[in-house]
Amino acid sequence: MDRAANIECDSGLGERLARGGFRFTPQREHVYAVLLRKRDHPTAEQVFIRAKQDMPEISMATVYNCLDALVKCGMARQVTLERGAARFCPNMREHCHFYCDGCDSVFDIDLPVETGIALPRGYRAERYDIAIHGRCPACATEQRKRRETN
Amino acid sequence: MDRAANIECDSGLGERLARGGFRFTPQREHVYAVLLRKRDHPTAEQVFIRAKQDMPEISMATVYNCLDALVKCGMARQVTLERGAARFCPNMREHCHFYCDGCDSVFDIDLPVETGIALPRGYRAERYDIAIHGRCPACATEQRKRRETN
DNA sequence: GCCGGGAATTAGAATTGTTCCAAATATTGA
DNA sequence: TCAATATTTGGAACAATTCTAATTCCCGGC
Repeated sequence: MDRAANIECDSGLGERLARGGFRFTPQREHVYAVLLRKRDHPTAEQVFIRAKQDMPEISMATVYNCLDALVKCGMARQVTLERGAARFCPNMREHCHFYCDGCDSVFDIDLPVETGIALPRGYRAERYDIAIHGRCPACATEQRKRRETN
Repeated sequence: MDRAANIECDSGLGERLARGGFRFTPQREHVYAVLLRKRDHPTAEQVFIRAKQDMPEISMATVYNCLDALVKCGMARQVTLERGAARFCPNMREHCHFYCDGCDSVFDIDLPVETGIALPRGYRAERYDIAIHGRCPACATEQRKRRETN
């Protein structure tokens, strides 16, 4: 692939990868584009399926490798809600996740200021991981309806 | 096992199990006792190893079944921090978890009041899952020392 | 421009954590 | 006590992820 073209459309990805000691490859660029295109917190397998549409040769191992590189260089976050497959999210703003127990979907929720959680002496916090479990609007409505008919 | 003896020392466990539609069995009582004895957020496998010391016949499948029953009837919580094995915790107070990235240990942190996170219209929150990643006192000290010597 | 070393990719095997299964056993209510 | 039902057990099956070894690719030095 033409290197100049990559640099044009990478919008900082190449630099971030390099700073993390990673190389800028077509696969990494593409996996990142897949994450950006549909921000529904896909699993590695979903990323794999989507990535294959435009890059049929890509392998699952590469998807894991790319996602790992993206997470390590600060271009994506790995989100672990519940058990099962990890999900990935290219939103690097401070935010937390709303997980709908009805339909398994995930929504980004902007974080206000707060986090006034007092840690015992000596503990050093580096990152807050906040997940809110509940029902999204569609599932909350459905649940209400079902209760009414019963 | 003598049923009367179980009832004597179960301190509410039997009732909670029954309310959840579960039976009170020696295995469930023992797994619960294991959780209470060492509150270091063990994985299912660690619970299995500890449970076997006093109940050598117990199987992994039963440990999973017991932990599941305990979680479902509100006597324990399943904690999912990072990838890998789920951990279990008999602390049912509202609290969050401090996860040490240095030594993988988990500490309960009492939650203040707060949770002033504004959800978009229609979203219904049911449970907050807050994990703080960082360094425990021992690992924070060690990290500081290593920096100084470099 | 060509070469050598290191990183990345690939397919598939291996590993880990968990769930499922069928048979034997235990518990409960009638 | 008996039948119905839940639980336990060991092992098989499964899902998600990591590892491995063989290419292939990329970069800097010549």
